[in-house]
Amino acid sequence: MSTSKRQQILDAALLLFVEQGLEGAATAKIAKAAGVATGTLFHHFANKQELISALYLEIKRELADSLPPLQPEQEIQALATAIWNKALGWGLAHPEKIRFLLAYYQSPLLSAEARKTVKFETLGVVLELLQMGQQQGLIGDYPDDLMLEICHSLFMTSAAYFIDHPQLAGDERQQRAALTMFWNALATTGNQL
Amino acid sequence: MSTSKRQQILDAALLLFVEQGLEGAATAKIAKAAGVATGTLFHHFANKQELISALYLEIKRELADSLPPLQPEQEIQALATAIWNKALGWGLAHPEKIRFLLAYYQSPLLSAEARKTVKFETLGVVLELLQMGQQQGLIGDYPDDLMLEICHSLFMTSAAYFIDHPQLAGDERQQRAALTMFWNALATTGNQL
Amino acid sequence: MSTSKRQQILDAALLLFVEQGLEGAATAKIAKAAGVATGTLFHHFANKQELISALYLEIKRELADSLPPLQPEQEIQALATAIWNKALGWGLAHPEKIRFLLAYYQSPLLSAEARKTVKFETLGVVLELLQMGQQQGLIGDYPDDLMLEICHSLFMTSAAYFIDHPQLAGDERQQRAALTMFWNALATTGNQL
Amino acid sequence: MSTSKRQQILDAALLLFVEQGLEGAATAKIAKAAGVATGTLFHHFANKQELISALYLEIKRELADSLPPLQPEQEIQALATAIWNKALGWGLAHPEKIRFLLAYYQSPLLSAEARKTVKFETLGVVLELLQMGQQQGLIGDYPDDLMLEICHSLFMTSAAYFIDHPQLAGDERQQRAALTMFWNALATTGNQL
DNA sequence: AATGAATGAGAATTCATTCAT
DNA sequence: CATGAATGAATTCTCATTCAT
Repeated sequence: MSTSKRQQILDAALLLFVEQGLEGAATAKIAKAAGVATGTLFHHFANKQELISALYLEIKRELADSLPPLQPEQEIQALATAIWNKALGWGLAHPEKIRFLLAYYQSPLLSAEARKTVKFETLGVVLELLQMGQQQGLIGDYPDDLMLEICHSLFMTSAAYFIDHPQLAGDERQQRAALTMFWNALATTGNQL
Repeated sequence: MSTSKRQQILDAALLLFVEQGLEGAATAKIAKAAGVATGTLFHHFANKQELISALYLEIKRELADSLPPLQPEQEIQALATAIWNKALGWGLAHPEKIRFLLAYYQSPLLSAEARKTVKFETLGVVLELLQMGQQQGLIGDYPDDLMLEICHSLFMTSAAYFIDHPQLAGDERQQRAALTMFWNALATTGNQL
Repeated sequence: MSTSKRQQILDAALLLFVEQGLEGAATAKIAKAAGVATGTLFHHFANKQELISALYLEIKRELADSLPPLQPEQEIQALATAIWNKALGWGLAHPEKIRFLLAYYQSPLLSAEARKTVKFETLGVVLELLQMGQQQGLIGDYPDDLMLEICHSLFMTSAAYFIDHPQLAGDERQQRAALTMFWNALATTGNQL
Repeated sequence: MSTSKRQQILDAALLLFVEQGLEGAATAKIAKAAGVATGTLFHHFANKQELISALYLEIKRELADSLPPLQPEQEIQALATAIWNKALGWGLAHPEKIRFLLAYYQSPLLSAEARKTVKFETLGVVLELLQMGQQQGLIGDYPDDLMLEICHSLFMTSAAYFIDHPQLAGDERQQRAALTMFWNALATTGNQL
């Protein structure tokens, strides 16, 4: 029961945060939407900030878990493609979660700690992949941090694009375009300026 | 006097929004910081949303104005480089403005209308450039909308990166890396997947 | 020009007061509706209360002026009928004015002074009539003040009734019913309890 | 506890509304006078309008409950007299309630719904009585709605009159005058115009 | 006389959080 | 664990009125 109520609250919170904003979604509304009493919310989460951070972490963990394990025998490009497709697939299956990440990654209400944890948890695999690629000369010799930020934002932007234009999500050409831009941004085969 | 008070309010609002968040910055605080009465804020902006949107538009307009005019006789790559550098230069000179754009592009407090206007106003030049590039076979044959979204996010991400790590802003290698990834993402010279 | 602006303000105020209430109609809205500047309203009326009282007085004076003069040679009942019909006719021709009187006769925003002045100004003729009628034994021997209050409220109620049901205003039977109840309430021919 | 706080709020609201007007009585003042926190007022009433309407309904219900049941074996005139006296007695015992009804029946702050409910609830008995009287030929053949409006306003006016002149409330002659005018207005024994 | 920007006290309402049951 | 009434500080916005032009 307890776990279920906790989860009901997280589910309701996600929807309300996306629809009405972090501050527009009052704890009382969330509790009501979750079908629990106001006080119950504060049994499971010390305060609203903790609810937000818990939700953020849950989502990022879910995204990380949806990615395929890194199989070192595969080619870098194939691995990158697989990760990209899995991630995008997960995003299209959970549009509210993408919207939530997009909208609140920058928010002052998300604790700096949660932001950090999140970045390395999800992007850990990606970083490994990029470093392998650099050793093989396939990925450009760019600073790690910058590459990670750019991976993150290219993914989020593409996911948001397909969520905003659902009719394009099945369009092979558009999907390939997004993946190509992502790969080319990182790969060494591009121009060196 | 009137224009000056309006501007004082916009200036104060920018700072407070970036420091304390859109909802953390109460209208009363903004007015006080601007050195005007609360009522004055509402004399110039019908409500907080309008203040936010007005600020958003002003900043985007400023960014658009900082870009060099499109000189068709120049090479695409040179033009793109020039635009990128000017834009990034403007961003580093106005870090709060970049932060504001970044943090609130997704906010439900930014009116959908403002978001629209903004996209076409700033990115107009960029779109022209990309289309010229496509005609010359230098820019990949990707959908306009997707390319624009990706330009937008690559620029914002890079700007935020250099703002967050000010010591890197003068680092030639890092600067080149950002520009290279941007150009390769769009150019045809990359891999075709 | 000056008189005209004053009148424009009174006209706009009447409409807004009736539509939005005495406090719902802000002076700024009234000024705007009247096509004058905010400050202008305060040139003509020292403050909002004075505007309200002035409007109240103007309307009551208009109503009083619409009544026929008392011709002593006529029968009481004919005189009463004539006054009732004139008054009701005026009311139906100026429904907003009736509504205004109805809604704000009780308001704490109407100065007690204005209320008093008004009562004696309009009802002066009626009082004379009633006293003549009492001397002739046609009007019941009731206290003056009570009779006046009841005349006032029967008239206002009837006027409001026909304004609320405009399709009944032309119905001879309904009109006669209202007048009959009014006359019987006051006349001696009724039952003595 | 909960019911008691709700009632404390209604009680305080009645007094303040009558003393200071509907808009003069701020919700904060009401809460303070009721000895509860501001938030508590809004816990029980969604907004000020609902508080006003709830108060209005409560009072009218109280008035309706104070009236004697209709005993069909009695004479119409005796029944009418009994109802009138009971109603007036209730009114004199609760002058603030009469003032409240009188002052705000027309207010745009009273929801149209509350106004409707109220009219049929209190006046239901009166309507029955009038219709019985008409069948017996004792009450004039007037339209129901008009009769009800007039009953309502004659009662309110009389009650207000005695409240405004407390020294007259015990005066037998004045009391009889009011009742007589009320009865004659409705009865068939008066003149037919 | 007329204007309308500026004022700032005050209004209604919200909301995270607590706590007695 | 769960409840939901109660809290009161904080927020957005309104509005009568003033005054320099």
